[in-house]
Amino acid sequence: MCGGGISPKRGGVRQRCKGVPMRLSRYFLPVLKETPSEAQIVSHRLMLRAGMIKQASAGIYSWLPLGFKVLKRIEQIVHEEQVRAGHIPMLMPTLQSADLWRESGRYDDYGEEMLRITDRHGRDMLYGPTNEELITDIFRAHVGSYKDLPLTLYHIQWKFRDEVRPRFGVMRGREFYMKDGYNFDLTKDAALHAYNRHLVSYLRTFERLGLQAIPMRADSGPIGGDDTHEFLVLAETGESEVFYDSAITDLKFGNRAIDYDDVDQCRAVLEEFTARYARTDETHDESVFAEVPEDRRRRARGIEVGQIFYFGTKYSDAMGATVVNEKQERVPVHMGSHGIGVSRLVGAIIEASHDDRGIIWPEGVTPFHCGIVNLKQGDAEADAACDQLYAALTARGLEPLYDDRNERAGGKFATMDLVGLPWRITVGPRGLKSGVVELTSRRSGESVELTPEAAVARIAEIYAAI
RNA sequence: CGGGGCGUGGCGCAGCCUGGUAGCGCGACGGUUUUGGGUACCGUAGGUCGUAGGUUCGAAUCCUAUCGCCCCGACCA
Repeated sequence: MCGGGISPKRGGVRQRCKGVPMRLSRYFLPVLKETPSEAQIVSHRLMLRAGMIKQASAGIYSWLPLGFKVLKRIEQIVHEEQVRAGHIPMLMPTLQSADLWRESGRYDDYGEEMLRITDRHGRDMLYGPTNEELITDIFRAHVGSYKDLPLTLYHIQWKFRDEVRPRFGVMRGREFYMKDGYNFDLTKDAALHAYNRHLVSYLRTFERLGLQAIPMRADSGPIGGDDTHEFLVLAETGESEVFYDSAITDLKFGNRAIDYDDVDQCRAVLEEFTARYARTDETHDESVFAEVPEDRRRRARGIEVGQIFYFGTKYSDAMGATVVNEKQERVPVHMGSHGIGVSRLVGAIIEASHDDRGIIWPEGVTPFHCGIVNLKQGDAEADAACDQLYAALTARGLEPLYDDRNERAGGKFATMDLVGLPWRITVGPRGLKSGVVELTSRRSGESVELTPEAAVARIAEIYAAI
């Protein structure tokens, strides 16, 4: 939607891309009044009801326009923060040859979760669940010197894990969209800095997405590794049980200046955010947890939205990814990998931000910046005022969603609340008589009456600040 | 993969036990209503009842097989 533009700059939507506004009468937004019976958790129900996704088969979804827009917004933020941290975007394929996986030894280890396919020549292929093998193959083919390091490559691509039992909509699908990145470093110390740098960059990414994601010590699982943290969003429907010191939820990364090449600075941030007790059930230790003051001990559930690993030379040894160092010795590179579940984040954000009427999008990821509700479609003054608002917002680079359907006010409000745009401008003949429209916050429900010009200025101001 | 359940118009459901070729609500469409939080009324269209066999004069309904989907558990990001 922004032409795939990847820029580390922030500073508001104006620089990011031209607004793409929409009239609801011309959009494709198939909202449902009733909840489809297959959906159990709130994010899945709301995504179906708000016309964001349609299930294609178990754990596989089509992304309808509204859902697609949110997915792309999240992707864009992830890209921006990756590039800001000095990581380099690329794209690897979804289908991979089994040969590389035999080389790493994971073809047999991965088990039934790997979707295996045979092509017409009888070659064994697979739909990639992750990309360590591919990236290592690329690295060893093209990188031979320590002078080329450090290097961190990443991509955002669809992956597939053939879950026995997909559920919770996009939160645990079989096909999922994920950012995965891989760092290559000469030494363990350098690789650990890459680890720290990723942790910092993830903190910033999740905050921009409107989430509080807590880094927690985790089990390395089948990827294998020495060091790993998972980022968890607290939500009742989370799949993981988590234990933490409540002091950690007071920490905010904010908009602090950070030099991603500064080893000490990155380490300090990591230490700040991992000093408190925060672990998933996999690594939870009651005796250590007991040292946390009792009134700060929390036991909750969380949704995993990201994970970072340092795994040393596991793949470089197995696959011969080496460089020549200053002493002309051939040494295996130290690697790590890092993932953010982009499609899963759509569900996670809704789990963390909704009410009984629908979704409440954080400003950073909302599919449209604000809604315009025309209370009396066909009324010359109301129509004209809405058209002017629509044009004025668009001119400022904002994307309004204008409900210009010939519906009753109640229906329009209900749709807006369900879809969850953070701001709504309500326009009706009654207000226009005294020259005002109403600006309403979806989150707080509070309304203010303003002139149309002031409402536009206020919304522009809000988005310029994020 | 173990246990349970469900497939009937776009969505939510009834009908199945006690066979007689399909019904309700929402939505859609056309009207009337001009309505400031899913208004009311009138009307219209839309379904080979997941699929394939079988039993029967006759199957959404009974039997068999098969496919799909959901829930609990184990597993997993």
